[in-house]
Parts: sequence; C-alpha cells; structure tokens
Amino acid sequence: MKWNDLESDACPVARGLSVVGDRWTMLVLRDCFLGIRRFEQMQERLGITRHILADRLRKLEAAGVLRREPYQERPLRHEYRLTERGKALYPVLVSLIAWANAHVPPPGEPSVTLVSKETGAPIAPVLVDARTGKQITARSVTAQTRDAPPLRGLDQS
Amino acid sequence: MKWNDLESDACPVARGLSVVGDRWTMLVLRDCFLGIRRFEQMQERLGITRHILADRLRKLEAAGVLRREPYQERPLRHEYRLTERGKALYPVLVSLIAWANAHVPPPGEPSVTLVSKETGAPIAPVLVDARTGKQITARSVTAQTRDAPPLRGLDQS
DNA sequence: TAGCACAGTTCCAAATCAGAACTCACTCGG
DNA sequence: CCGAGTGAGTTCTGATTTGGAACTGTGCTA
Repeated sequence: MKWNDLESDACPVARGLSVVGDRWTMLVLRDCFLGIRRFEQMQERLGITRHILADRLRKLEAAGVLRREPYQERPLRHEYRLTERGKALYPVLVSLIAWANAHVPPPGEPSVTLVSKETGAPIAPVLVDARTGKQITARSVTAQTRDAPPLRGLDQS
Repeated sequence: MKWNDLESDACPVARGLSVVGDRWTMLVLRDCFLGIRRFEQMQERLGITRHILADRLRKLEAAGVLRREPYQERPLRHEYRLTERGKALYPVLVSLIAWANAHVPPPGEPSVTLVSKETGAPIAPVLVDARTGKQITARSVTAQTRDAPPLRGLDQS
C-alpha cells in the first residue's frame, strides 16, 4: 500500500494518519501548540533535519492544518500557525500525553503535565460523549461501517 | 536525533510517539480494537508487508501494548491481544477518528462512525477534565514543565 | 565590507520499507 | 505415504525516505 492512498481510505483512522501519521508531524504540532512559529526555532528544538522540516510544514499547510503567513517583509519571512483544523487536533495530542504519562514511564516523575491555565490545577483528561456525558471506552462504544455490520469489537477479549 | 532516543525524552508526546508514532502502528492497533488477533488477518486487511507487521507486533509486545499468547499447540500458534496499556490508547484512536471525520473529508459521507454499543446512537467525543467536567481546549489548558515555566501557549494566536 | 540571521535547498550516505519468494511445523485427503 | 494447504513468520533485493552537512539568497548591522 502506498501511503498517499490512505488519504481517501474509508477508515477515518487511515485518513487521519495520512496527515499526522509520520514520525515527526505530531512533534511539529506539539511545538505549534506551545507557541513556536518559526522554522529556525522548530528545527533547533526538535533536532529535525531542515530538509524534512520544510517538507512537513509544506504538507501540513497543504492539508490545511497550518497556515503560513508573513511576519515581516524585506526580507520576506513567514511563520507557521495552527488553523482551526489544526487546533482541532488538540484532543489527539492531549490523549497521547495522558497515555504516555500513565504508561510510558519517563525517567523519574512525569516532567511535563497538563494544568488549567486559570487555576494551575492539574488536569486529568477523560473522553466523554457530548450527548450523554458518559465516558467512552472500548467496551461501551464501537465503530460502525455504513454498509457492513461492525466487527466483533472488544467484548470478549 | 535517533528515533529510540525519544523513548526517554522528558516530553510525553515524544515518549508516546516512540511507541505509536510510526506509519503503521496505529492501524495495527485499530484492527486490534476491532477484534482482529491473527497475523494473517492483519496482514491481509492492512496490506502491510509481512516483514514490517512482524516487526511492529514485536515492538508493541515489547512495549507492553500487546500480549502474544498461544491459541493452539501442534503447531504452536499465537495471537495478539491488547493489554490494559493497549486498551488505554482508545482515547487517542477515538480522538483521531473524530478529527478525521470532521476535518479530512472522506469521499462521500463518513463511512465509519462511532456508535454506542447499547443504544446504537452516534457518539460525539469530547475531552473533559475528570475533576471539573470542563472541556479541555488549547485555550483553557497548558503544558507545564516541572523545572521551567511554560511557553506562551496559544493565548494570542 | 564583513559578518550575521532566517528560511530554505541540494547532495550523498545511511536507514527503512515494499514485494516477492522461501521456511517450518504441522494437518488433511486420498 | 504423498502432495497440497495453512499460519506465522524470515530472507532477499531494490526502491523510498531519512539524516547530516554544506550551500543559497536576501537583507540587516557594525
């Protein structure tokens, strides 16, 4: 399978990964969420090759996740900012952070955690259904294909 | 930067990606959540090279995300199942699905959606703080490093 | 006039991946 | 007993993708 085919895959996981599913993209976006906007800064913070960074930024712009806009003329220079579509990825990032802090043991205490901007209190993210407010788990929720019946899911795992 | 260095990175995003951050891993896990457990099935459904699939399964097992257990002897054969650590990745997958269905236009209507197993009603996932019940957004929440002050975040984006 | 900054681009070598064939331990049908 | 079939891999080779380092272009500052 070629990677670009994923973009038009029926499966939303595949489509999502066609945009953010490579080794660097989510790290680039992490920096964007932290307010990093400039090429040089990203390159230095991430330790990514300039080559690859340029390529990823191009692709993220093409996907409508980042937007490139001039912050000065003479010489003309651009910075990268999250679009609404990009900001909508925040839950993915937060879920990943929560999982990693709980399950990929850092050397020592988790050194980066999520806190409320208002109160500074630590945050424990949970996914719930907007309608019912109930927590979403692999046991309570399943994927449904429009044409085909769902596979058996996790019930008897 | 070498990929394996990420594993011990202070940043939880980097640590998380050291486990699930490559081109195939999340797709493998998607199949696991759908109840697929056998090598041959995954290989066929995903269109992944047998070589790479074997490698990813090994790594996921080493990371404690999947567990490999015999389902028959003579000849001895194993299947792969999600561990608790693996199941804890569900929110990441769900967030990705929600984002892709909303922002990576599928050809036609989203053909795979999330529904409640009980009622069959569609699910709209939202991330909230377990403590306060308030929605988590890039504006209300920020990352905090234990030693350093946070970067400026999205406030004035 | 000589650096210096920023945002890239270019080139080559090294790592990773795709595709196909091969292995191994069995089972089953005739 | 022989040959085909199954499931889970492994091995090979050639193509793609990365990493690392140097180079380019435009303008600023001393």
